[in-house]
Amino acid sequence: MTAEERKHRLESYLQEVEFASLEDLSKRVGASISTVRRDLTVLEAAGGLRRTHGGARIISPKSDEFAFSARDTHQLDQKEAIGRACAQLIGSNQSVIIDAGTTVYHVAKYLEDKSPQIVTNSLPVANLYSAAGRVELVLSGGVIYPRLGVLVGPLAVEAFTKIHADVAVMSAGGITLEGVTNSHGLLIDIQLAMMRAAAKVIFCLDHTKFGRRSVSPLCDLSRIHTIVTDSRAPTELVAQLRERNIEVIVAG
Amino acid sequence: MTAEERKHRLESYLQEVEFASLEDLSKRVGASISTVRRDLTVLEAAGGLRRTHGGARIISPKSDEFAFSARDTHQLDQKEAIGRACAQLIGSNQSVIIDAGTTVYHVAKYLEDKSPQIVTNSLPVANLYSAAGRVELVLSGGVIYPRLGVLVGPLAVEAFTKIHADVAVMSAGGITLEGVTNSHGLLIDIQLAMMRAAAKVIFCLDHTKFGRRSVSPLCDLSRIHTIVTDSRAPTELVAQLRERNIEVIVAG
DNA sequence: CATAACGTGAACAGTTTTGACCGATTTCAA
DNA sequence: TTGAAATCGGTCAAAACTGTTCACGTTATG
Repeated sequence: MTAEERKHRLESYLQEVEFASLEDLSKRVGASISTVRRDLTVLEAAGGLRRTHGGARIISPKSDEFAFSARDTHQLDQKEAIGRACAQLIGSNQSVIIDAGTTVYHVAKYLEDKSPQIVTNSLPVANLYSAAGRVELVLSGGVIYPRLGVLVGPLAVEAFTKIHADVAVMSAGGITLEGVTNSHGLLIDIQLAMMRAAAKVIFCLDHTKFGRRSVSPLCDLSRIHTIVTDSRAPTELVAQLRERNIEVIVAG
Repeated sequence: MTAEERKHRLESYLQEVEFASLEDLSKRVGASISTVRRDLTVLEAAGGLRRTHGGARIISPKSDEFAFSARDTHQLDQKEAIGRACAQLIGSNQSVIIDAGTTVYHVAKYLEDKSPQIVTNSLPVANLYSAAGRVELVLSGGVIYPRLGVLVGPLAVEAFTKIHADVAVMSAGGITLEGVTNSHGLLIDIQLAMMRAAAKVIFCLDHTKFGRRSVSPLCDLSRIHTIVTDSRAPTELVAQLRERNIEVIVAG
């Protein structure tokens, strides 16, 4: 194996796992720790990754883990299911607004086949398709809210007031019969603009969001066309939502 | 087997495997290491592949001249030097516009200590600081231009017309006494807006850009305050630029 | 047929890369 | 805070690799 190939492998392995120890990497490419250390120094200088004590971390991972890794990964299956189910609601060549959030991120993953036009303020979603070709992706401007990778601020709001889309795929912190709430006040204005810009509004909410109320009110139920959730959502609240003419899809 | 046929087989084999060692290639075509080495030298000159220590790598279409690749170690030392030197020109807490491009990406890496406010249309730069905290980062909106990770289009232009910054750190495809040129027409409008928005305009240009002319004219020399380049820049052109009251910094 | 031109493989001296070692530094837990 | 363990960068000899040179056989050319 050539040095070049080894570096390439190191980087793509790190792309997969986000973080790896020196020993791990060394075994992976069949070279000594010293060599791996040297390679990492070069690769870090090149920019794609950052060295840490005992290993290295990728800078812009294309994996789900981005900034969300700290949050609950045990509901991953449900979020995946929601993602798949929601993606089915979207037709080919439609324009889709994608909110920032872990759940809707999983929707974005399943949209490639539809060759959609995506508009988003989520950096992880943007990274998902920044290299590929089939998806046309518009990123709103804004200030990066650290760790979440969300673009916020007036620039972001403005971007969504100027456009029109077929569907908005939204996330939120909680839903009750009184309406939808979210945790970050900063996001409210942006989300309202997203919903105004879209002909159809879909909320992706896993079961933990049902009956919960976050700090900032976002909108009442009349604005919502469809909700996609997982099989553990409380049946009573689901039924009540359906009574109010909201299509509720339970993924499983 | 003729020499011509051998070269062809080398190239197509590399097309398959991306990387290969000299020994590997030599066995593959049934010629000595020396011969393969000579063949590779010729093929490299013809383009299409790149020799590396101990073997060769094909130039994948993905990493063509304009594609942004963090693992692009081509002229890395010089770009690093330029990055460091340019970062020194920027004071603490200044607002900095950062263009999209591999060279200026390396400037961004060295700005963290200055706790600057960065405004950029480059996705890789944004990813660099999306997790950290010390840098306030504003991303312009726009359509993602695939491969490069640049945000383009009216949304991007507009973002830069509304702001004001202390410095703009720019890149380009070529520079002559007649002015600066760039390869993508799409970028011109954005770059012009960036330069208008900034009190000081710095261009980061490695030596390969000197005397070269790309397709689209960007601006003439009067708009430029400072140029940062590497030690291999042609001295004559550097002197001529200085005569025109442009500060030229040679990093090394 | 003689000879020059060329491609090939091997040998060689210089350079780069590699793996191991070591003292200094950082991290982690007590 | 302190001490042990892990990890770091720097150094060095060995190994691998590089470009160059040279001898040898093959192929054009007068």
